[in-house]
Amino acid sequence: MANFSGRILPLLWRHTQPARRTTGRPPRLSVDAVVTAGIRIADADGLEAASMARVAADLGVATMTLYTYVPSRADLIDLMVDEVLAARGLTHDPEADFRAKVADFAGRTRAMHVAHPWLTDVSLVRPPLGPGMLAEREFMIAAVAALGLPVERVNRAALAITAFVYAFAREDAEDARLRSTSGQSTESWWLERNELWERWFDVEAHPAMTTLWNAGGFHSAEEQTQGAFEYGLNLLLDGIERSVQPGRQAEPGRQAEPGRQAGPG
Amino acid sequence: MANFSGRILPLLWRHTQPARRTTGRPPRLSVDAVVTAGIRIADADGLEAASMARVAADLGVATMTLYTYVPSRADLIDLMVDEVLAARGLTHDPEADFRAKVADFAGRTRAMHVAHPWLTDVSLVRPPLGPGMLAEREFMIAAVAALGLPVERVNRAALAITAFVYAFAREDAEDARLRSTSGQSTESWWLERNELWERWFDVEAHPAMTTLWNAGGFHSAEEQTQGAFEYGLNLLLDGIERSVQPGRQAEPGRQAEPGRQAGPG
DNA sequence: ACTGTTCCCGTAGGGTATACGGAATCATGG
DNA sequence: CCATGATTCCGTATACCCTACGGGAACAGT
Repeated sequence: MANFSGRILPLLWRHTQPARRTTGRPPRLSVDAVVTAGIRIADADGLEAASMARVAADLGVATMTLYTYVPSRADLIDLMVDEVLAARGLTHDPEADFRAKVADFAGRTRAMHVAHPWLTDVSLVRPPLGPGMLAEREFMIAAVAALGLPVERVNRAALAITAFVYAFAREDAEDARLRSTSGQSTESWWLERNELWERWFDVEAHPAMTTLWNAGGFHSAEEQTQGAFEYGLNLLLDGIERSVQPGRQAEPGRQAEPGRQAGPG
Repeated sequence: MANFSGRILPLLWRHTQPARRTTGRPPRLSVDAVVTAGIRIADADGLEAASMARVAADLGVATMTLYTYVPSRADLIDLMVDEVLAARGLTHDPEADFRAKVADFAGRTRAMHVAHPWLTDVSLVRPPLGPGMLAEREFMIAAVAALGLPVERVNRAALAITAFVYAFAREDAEDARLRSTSGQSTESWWLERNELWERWFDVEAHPAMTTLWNAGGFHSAEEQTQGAFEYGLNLLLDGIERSVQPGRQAEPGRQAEPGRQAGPG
């Protein structure tokens, strides 16, 4: 109770409450304008660039004016997050099958992170409880529940998939951000650090890596990441589907191959 | 090449290079002392509290003195990260079975994050290339390779598991940090926001959530997270083990083309 | 005492969030 | 036209942050 202003929930759900006032001095801005400006600046120059001073300057008002629209910068960031979560446009399609729904979710979530890399700077442990956040939970729970999983496992499965998708989406976004911020690709970053292998890497202390290296098991960072994502996500989805179709047995050779991948395609 | 000082790799691997100089004024501190102080402060008050001024003050020297030991604050953070990665003490145990190794990795990684919650503020997309980071890669690759997975899938599987474990370890750490920082448990945070369900939640727009709720499918945040972690990790491990079941033999030394990329990423 | 080397650190500059209180601007009623 | 109430607008002040630069201090060896 200490810090909770109680003002953030009405702000998050402001679009379901068209209540307007007619008394007093009319506002020059709106909450939406402030949130949109914050997103625009954070997209361009990072979350820390979206300072109250910078947002206000972009909107042509003084810094303190923003505080009549949002209670604090932390609340503004919550509003920005829920805004882009909602902008994914996750909508339940009862016709689509399970894997198609998950692929849709993964593709939109990855695109969202790449478009708004500052999302990786925000913790979602206590997320903004707005329409965007709830739309995500509804979408994933509906997708899993439609499979007919036991009640106890529905939310487990939805959360496991969500966490996995977010982890790789954040990684991609971070990679894209570093590329544009530092002007250097991950590939050239590794090349620049070639000294690691030449001078510091101890072959005897790392036999498994050395063996895998000699066997050609390492590829570019991008391939590794994308491969791990498709591989792992397919394992999760296979396991979830299998637990609901006991008749179907596992086929060891069947792995993540084209046609079943869940990335944005 | 623009920004790379070339000084960070020698610092990361400083313990393999006991080279000492005897000329010039003897130092009052050491790189280890600076790194340790940084970790201590970040543990107590967060990563942003571990400023150059604060670390210097804790060590009883002027701020600028630190720059004799580390090139920049970003490099200091890299050193702090690799230090705690190494402190997990991941050691390869050929006797243990696959699931025991992964459980060991997960337990140590989670404990590390809870002890050093500031890790969640650090991106590991371009990680510190030091002993701690390499020990982790060696450990996971050794664990997966021992199963006898095809070369092409070893790193995929290792990375998928690592990403999944880190995602939940970060979540736990973030939760612990928020609890101690805000003095409020996640449970009471949710209770405080009960207005969401009473006033803003639209039942018709969220049928799947509503159904699951009425069926008793939601539990405390802690139970949900822990359940999702165990459930998802087991699906990953099941799938990996299953894909190798028939052959059941490890061949680490298989011949293949040499690695054609910069390094294990 | 001199030299080479290294460590130590003061200064200066351009950033950040927000509490507080007063000024400005509107609709309305008389 | 003026008074009133409600609301928006914003200037000020505070205490932090990182690090480039360059000069002074302290040591070993001769």
